[in-house]
Amino acid sequence: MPELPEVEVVRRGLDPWVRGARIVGVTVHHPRAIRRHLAGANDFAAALVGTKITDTRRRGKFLWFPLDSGDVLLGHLGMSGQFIVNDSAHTMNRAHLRVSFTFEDDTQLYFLDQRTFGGLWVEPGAADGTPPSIAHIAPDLLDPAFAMAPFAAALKGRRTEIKRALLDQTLISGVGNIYADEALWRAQLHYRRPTASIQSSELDALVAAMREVFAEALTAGGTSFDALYVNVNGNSGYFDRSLKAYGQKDRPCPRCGTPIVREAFTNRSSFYCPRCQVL
DNA sequence: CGACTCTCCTGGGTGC
DNA sequence: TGCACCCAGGAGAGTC
Repeated sequence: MPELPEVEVVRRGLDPWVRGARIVGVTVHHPRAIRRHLAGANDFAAALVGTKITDTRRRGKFLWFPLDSGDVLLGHLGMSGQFIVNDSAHTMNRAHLRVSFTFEDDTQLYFLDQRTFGGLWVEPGAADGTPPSIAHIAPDLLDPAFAMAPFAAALKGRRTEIKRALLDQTLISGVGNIYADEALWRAQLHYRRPTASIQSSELDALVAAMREVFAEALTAGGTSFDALYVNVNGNSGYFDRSLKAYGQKDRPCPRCGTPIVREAFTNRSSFYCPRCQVL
């Protein structure tokens, strides 16, 4: 379940393989993977073949690759998207293969996605560098453009609960269900706290907690790379080792020992400590 | 426009 | 063992 740290790990992993690479072949194996490319698979391939990838970029959970044609190749991993380069270890499950790319130097890049929530598409680049289809996505915490004041102001203007606000990618991007629960646990805030009631000191603590969680996940994900076999699959290894609240129902809170509670939340789950995170 | 719900998808897990 | 479910989740469409 890739969130910001996992997508950044994917970007870093892909960068040395794709930056400067010229695309000479594109095969779309499943049309749903390019459903956001409205002109269809033939147009998708035609827009890419012959172009050179000039950079690797990311905002929140969106990835994009500027092309020397002036277009950009955009991608989102959704729930289960992954990129594999060359598959030299032969671990790729071809049943989930959605799009294949061949580069001029014969490097193969595969996009796989079991649940097909993710996808790829091509669109014209924009002068300010942000592709039009993600212009509404707010800066994320790794972005130098992120600033506390506008985020705090945007949050204050909303009449909702803090976790809903954290998951709203137009307020702050890159935060998903897992890291929202983890950051709220660290900052000792209940996920249903009204945004209007959050004090500035609490917001500072929450942002610091999100930065910590992201930094730890990035470190964990960054160590899972192998220079010879790049499987940038969005699994940071962070889940198994470091989660304090998410998925920890009935396990003792690492801070106070009280069993972690799971509650239904917009057709998914929220995990929190009922003693440390009081409404 | 803001707040919120619904929908898309697959396979691992669970209960009978 | 087999089968019918349930569940996980991001983001955008749709509703009010």
